[in-house]
Amino acid sequence: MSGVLDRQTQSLIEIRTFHAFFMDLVRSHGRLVTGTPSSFITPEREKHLKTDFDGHWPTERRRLAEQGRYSFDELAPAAATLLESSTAVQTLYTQIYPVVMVDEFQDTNTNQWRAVKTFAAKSTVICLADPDQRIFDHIPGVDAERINHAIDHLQPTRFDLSADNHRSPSGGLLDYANAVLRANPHPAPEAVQTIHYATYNAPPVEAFTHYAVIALRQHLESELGRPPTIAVLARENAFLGRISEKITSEGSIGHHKLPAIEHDFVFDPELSAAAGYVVASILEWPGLAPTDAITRTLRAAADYYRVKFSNGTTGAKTTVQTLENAIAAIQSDSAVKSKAAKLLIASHARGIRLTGQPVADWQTARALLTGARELDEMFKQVRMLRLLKATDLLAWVLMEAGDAMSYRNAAGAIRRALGNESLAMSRQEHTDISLMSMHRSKGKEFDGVVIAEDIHRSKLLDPQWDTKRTAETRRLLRVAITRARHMVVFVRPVGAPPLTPPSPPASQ
DNA sequence: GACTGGCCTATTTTT
DNA sequence: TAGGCCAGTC
Repeated sequence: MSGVLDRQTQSLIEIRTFHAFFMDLVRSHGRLVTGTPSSFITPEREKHLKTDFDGHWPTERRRLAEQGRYSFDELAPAAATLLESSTAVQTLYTQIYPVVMVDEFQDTNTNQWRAVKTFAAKSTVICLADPDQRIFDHIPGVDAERINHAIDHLQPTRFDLSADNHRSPSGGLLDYANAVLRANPHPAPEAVQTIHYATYNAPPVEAFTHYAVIALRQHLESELGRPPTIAVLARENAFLGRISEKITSEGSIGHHKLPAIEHDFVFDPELSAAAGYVVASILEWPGLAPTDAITRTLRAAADYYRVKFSNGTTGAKTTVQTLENAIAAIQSDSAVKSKAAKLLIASHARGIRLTGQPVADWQTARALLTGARELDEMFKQVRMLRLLKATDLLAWVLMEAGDAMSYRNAAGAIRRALGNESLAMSRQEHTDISLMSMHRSKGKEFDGVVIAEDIHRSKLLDPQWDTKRTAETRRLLRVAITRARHMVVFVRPVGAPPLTPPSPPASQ
């Protein structure tokens, strides 16, 4: 904004997410609807409640909202209802905000749209929308028809800015991205390179991606005369997690030495955090009675599966039950069935030796997570935490928690540190190389982009997909390609279907 | 009824 | 590679 608007004008503009805006609105005026002051249920807390609730969760969530206890998904409907039903609130807010601009309007959900409509009654509403950037159709309430609804309802004056792209990528990237979107024949320009990797008896994708990042960084640095910014994009966070792990240490491919790459991994850290609490609980073992120690760790593990369940993994609910059963068995001194619990009990009996060196101790504690399905899984998740460049953070937090040799408050300290969003924020945008999902890359830009494709999952295209899925993926690919200012490198398995169809043979 | 191991398939994405 | 599902065991 600087350079375009002067300071005084800037101070008149508020930039907020729907969520932040709605939260303030509901906090201030929710009482008008419910009769009680509003309180908010954190996403993590909601996940726990959801797993332990046996009925239809959306109904329960709504019931809680009617009592003034709002979870994330209830904020928008509550705010919309407030704006619709209270003339006083509507008048107040349209006076405070005579002009409202909605960015990424194509991804506006039903309740957000309700709120926008009430603003439109008295304020000037400006919607910025690009139907080709619609990549959040999977979220309930986000609708491909939204833009048409808005046109019908608001009867807006329309401006076409498509020819007026300020940060148009160079080297024919935009044309190529559009060809990928529409599946038009189009030769890949110089600025788009593809590395094909063999899928058998060869280094894994992660290694080739490592190579691609190194090569791209070198190329762009000599081209631009400065260290470039690079994003590594893929469909799935889990795949990016594996890539992150790979490029954290040095490797090689053929005779190429691949130096370790300092990078940020931007992902949703809740599940890893939950696994981190399990490790922290193990650090607290010394100084606790055995029953207490094991119970705490199992409880943390059960919480991990609560988070996982509400992330959509159905099987996780039975695992929560298994772990809760183990806790009950331990407390009533009866036989423990769960293998994970048995292993933890055995580990505890053997004793854990901590040195007072936070990083080493963290690894020692983490190493106990092995041997049972549940433990192995959490071990993998904890790796992601370390990869968040959190090693220093963890060390620092544990230093504070431990008086020399014990970590009495490790769990609490880790929880505070990981739950602290400002820490999460400060970790971002620091390094030149970032890993993130293609969805998350939307709205960002980088000098170069590496787009990685896995074999079994995380595929970029598959001829077997139906037209809807293919169209969605092509929109996503267009977003990903246009994140690059200068160059895109694809890392794809041999035989992967081409992103643009071959050009028809030139007619004589 | 609760748990685990093994077989089989391959869609996740977020404020 | 990973996770879901099923069948067999305790």
